[in-house]
Amino acid sequence: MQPSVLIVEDDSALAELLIWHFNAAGYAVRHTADGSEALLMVREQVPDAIILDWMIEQVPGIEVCRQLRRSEATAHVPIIMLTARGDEDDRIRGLATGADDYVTKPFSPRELLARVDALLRRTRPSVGGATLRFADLELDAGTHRVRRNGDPIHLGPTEFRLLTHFMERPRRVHSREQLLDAVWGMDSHIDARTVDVHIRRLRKAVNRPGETDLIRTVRSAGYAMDVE
Amino acid sequence: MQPSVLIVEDDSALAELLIWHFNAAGYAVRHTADGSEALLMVREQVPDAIILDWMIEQVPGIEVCRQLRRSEATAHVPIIMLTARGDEDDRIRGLATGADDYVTKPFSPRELLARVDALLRRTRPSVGGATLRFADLELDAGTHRVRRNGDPIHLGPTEFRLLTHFMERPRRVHSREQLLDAVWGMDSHIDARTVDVHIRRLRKAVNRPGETDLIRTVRSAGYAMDVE
DNA sequence: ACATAAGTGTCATGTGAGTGTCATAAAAAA
DNA sequence: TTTTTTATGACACTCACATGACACTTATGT
Repeated sequence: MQPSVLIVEDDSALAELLIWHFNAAGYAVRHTADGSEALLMVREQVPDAIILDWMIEQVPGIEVCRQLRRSEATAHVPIIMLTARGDEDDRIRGLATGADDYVTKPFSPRELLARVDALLRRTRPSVGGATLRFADLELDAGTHRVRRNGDPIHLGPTEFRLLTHFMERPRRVHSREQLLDAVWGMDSHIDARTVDVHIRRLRKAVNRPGETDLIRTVRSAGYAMDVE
Repeated sequence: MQPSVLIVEDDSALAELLIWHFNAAGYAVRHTADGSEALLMVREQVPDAIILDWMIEQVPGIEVCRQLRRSEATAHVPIIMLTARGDEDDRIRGLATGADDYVTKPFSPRELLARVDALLRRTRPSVGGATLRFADLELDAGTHRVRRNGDPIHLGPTEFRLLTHFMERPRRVHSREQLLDAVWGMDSHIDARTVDVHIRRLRKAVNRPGETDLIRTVRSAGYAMDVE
């Protein structure tokens, strides 16, 4: 699945440079120069990472950062801030507020890319083609293969994305709405009950007879990948 | 719980400085100057983060990094590397190998601390989301799990919301009306006595026989989460 | 292009855990 | 004592989830 970044940068020359590089690296890129618009864009579709210039006009970067951390849905989105060289206090304040990393200007796009990759490898291992594991289940994002106890398991596309989402955030409960947003896409006008059906299909495929159910139903809350 | 770091640094003056600072910030610190010894120490006890000088004697930092990433148990331990200024290629190579972050020398201990904090905030609490605790009871909002003394407890949706409400405001007395508003919703046309029944169910689930009652009845006022 | 298979969304139905209310017992206050 | 408030068990009913079926769309191979 294609990773996505949101770039918040009011220097249009720099912005264009970054957009070009990230596009070339296979990212879905969105861009805005305005802090408050950035907040709207994030709410509309949560990106995998945010590149945030600390000195944008209007709303200061630190405020954007704080706002994002406040709401549950965006609290865990990785943020990389761009700061001026030497302003150490600013950087520390940023990291304390919830930014995950910073890069000081001037910097090379290559370096920024390496950092975003490093961050994504941590938060969304599947984009790096890593192998996700939970209990005796393993999912190879690179080869799109799933095994339980070594035995191969066949999944349809939706089931695969659903399972990937679960395994990237094991044990956490996901509401049907969250799953629809993450697995089907934000603008899907799909009935929430449809999730149930796919959960059933996923269960049927993953839990071969006699094995323990790896998907937990949490009544009136959603589903989670879990044991017991 | 006290977070732990392992510092791998062969400049003893710098090492001592860092040890002092991390200790002051409440970390459990271990230290070694040698790369291969570092690997042993990590295997012996996995730290929450590793500070790794890139230019240590014997085994180069990048090799240590690679080794750590290879084994399942240590693959996800955050690594921060210390590099010389300006060596951009090195940094990129480091991030690509699996380091999560770097700091260029010279740097201030304050800055390094801020980075470690940022990294830990991401890896450590996000494992379960916010966990509420009261006495020997713990409630994990992210996984919707409740335990007492480590033993799992099953609750229905209403009971879960009710307990969450109590644990977010421990020791405080809530009237039935307040509970109805907060847990059932403002416009619930529900009899106030019904709260009693749910309190009873919650007690039954939470207080396993022989344990102390964690819910206090305050006559003609309401209920509270409290001990004796 | 076509035929066939695979995958997807929606609905109807069944089932059981969860929920609200009441009657009565117990406890506390007056 | 009487009065007031809470505890408890029982019971009916609801509602959320599980499941199988079906129509429809989308891939895949020829």
